Amino acid sequence: MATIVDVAKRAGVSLSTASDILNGKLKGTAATAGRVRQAVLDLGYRPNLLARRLRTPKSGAIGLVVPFRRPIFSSAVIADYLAGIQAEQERADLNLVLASRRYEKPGEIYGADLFESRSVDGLIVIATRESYGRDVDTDVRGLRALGCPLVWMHFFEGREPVDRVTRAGADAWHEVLEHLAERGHKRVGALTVGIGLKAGGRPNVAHYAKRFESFGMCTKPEWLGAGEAFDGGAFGAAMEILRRPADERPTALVCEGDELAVAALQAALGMSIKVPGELALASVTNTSIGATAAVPITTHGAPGSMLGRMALKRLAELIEDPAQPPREVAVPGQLLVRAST
Amino acid sequence: MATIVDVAKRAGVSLSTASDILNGKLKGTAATAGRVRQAVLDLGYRPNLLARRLRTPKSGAIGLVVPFRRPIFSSAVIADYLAGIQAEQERADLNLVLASRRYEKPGEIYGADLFESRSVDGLIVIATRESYGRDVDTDVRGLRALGCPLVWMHFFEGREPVDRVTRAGADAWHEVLEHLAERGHKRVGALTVGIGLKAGGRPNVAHYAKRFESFGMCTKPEWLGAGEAFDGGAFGAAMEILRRPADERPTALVCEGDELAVAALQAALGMSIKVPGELALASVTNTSIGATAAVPITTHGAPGSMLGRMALKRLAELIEDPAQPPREVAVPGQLLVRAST
DNA sequence: TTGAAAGCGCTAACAC
DNA sequence: GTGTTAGCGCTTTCAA
Repeated sequence: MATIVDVAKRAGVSLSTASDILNGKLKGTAATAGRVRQAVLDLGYRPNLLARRLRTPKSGAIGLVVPFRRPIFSSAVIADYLAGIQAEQERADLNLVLASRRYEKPGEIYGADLFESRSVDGLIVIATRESYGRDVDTDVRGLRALGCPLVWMHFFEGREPVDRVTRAGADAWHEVLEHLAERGHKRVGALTVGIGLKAGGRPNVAHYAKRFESFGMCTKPEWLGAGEAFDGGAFGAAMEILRRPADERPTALVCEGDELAVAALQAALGMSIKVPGELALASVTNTSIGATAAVPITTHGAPGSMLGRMALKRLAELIEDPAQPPREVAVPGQLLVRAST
Repeated sequence: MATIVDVAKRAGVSLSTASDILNGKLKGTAATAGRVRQAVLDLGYRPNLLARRLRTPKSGAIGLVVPFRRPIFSSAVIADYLAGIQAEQERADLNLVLASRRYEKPGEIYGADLFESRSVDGLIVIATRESYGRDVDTDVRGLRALGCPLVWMHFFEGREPVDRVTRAGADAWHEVLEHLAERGHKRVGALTVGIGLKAGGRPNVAHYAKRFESFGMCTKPEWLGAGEAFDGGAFGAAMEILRRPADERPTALVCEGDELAVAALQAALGMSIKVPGELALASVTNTSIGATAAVPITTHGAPGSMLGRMALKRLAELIEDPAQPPREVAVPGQLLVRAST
């Protein structure tokens, strides 16, 4: 394989001239620059990034830690983030290294091995509810002690300050409910994944009733369901809610995310319940699959891919200047009214 | 950051001794070995993989190219492969680098940049029908010319010999149909993603009729549907098939993969059609989501995660010894009878 | 077993 | 603008 020495030799210039010209530090005369570039072409020279990075100690890659016990890639939410990360990564010319480990042994810190071995310059951790109960503060502190630039996404229940990317505003529920109220809905149910719910537990009616009250809406225990999209749980929960006669079921269902809304949509369509005619469906957290559903879902907030982009952007900043204090990047979003309401 | 020089100094041994002991090339006396290991602990030394790999020119990473226009990660099939790749990667202690590029510009070869810049030692390409129409032979030849170890997965329509991982036997259809025949089914429909179907085109009835015939089964144009799982197309197609009265619809539906079968299942359940009582559902290609469906799906073949494992294993072999002639690794599988039939 | 020294391919000083 | 030289941190001869 050709090295930069070969290129320099062939172009009849010195090593450093070739290097500088190829890295844009030197324009050279049109003639020499041309000769160098021609030599690159002739020899099929490609810089050895390993060597380059040994010298300028950056790996040019960022690590991705996704603590997921089931296949990482089967969640639409994560898929959205990744799509954004990938898009931005392409722009920033950074490689993406997937953590292979689970970091579940005692004392193991998310992604620390990747950073310590200089395989990556920084980390994005996309924590899911699989990390529920983990002492993530230890991870954050451990990574900071190593000087590892870190951006945290999604689920975070620690106390340690850390760079995060979130959706702006805590009022997604507010805006969605307001929208449903405007559409005249009074009887509203909800579908949630039920983080923190005890196994087989039910959503807290009082909690929802209170939320709905100020919009002149009511709910009932049997209008509240919990389940995951990936294993059909949410679909079943929606069936439970909807299988009552029309006058005993809600006229609108607020779902924690588009995945759940799509599950509810399929349940409704299957039972020949018209959406939005007989049932309005809204999601509180935007995911790309809501847009391509049989009936596009009204949802709220910036797309997940945007959060992914911002995360990578912020990480690039931190790699550039690691001294910055932790900051939360809140990505603004808004109500997206679509056909389902 | 501590280097191996620091470790050697602290342990009071020479550089090469430290290196050899840490790499297991030298056992040393128990005392020296212990001092070296203690020094590593004291200093928190971690080898700089960049430097190591500059010397022993292996990156220790493999590249993953997934030519997917929509988010890579939204396919259950791909998710399965990746789960297997990840599992094996963990064992093999290889990093996984995700290709950031799309390789869609003319002349671009899948993953070539990653290999040429020594970012990875080899490539796994998971081609999907998004690469339909691409001249993949050019990719295969180009990569071979570079000496890049390559394992191809999933969709391949080239002529060039290449290392591949596939499911063994072309008789998944045969075994599934045989099973349905044993169960007494005569009227059978099918659900396909319709690769190569013209937009809006319909599956070829004659094709299916011929296949079914030898098992004493019949089909009809209106029992055949095509659509994707991710955008609800398959769900809609299943609804179309199933909304007829019981005596005008098939008693069994063979689906191209578990994703489609799950879509059909949801359609059926939604219409209060009992599975398997009134409708048997079988898939021809095993995907993990079939096992966790509301009614677990009868399916065929090795799990996708197994294919992923084998791909990484084979790639590791090729990296070890790149001179081997291309070989197809066919992973044996069998009929998995579950509740849906 | 150990130590000294070479060099992987590159970039960055610092002379010319 | 150009050429020379010194390393980045590691592994690997090769001689002691």
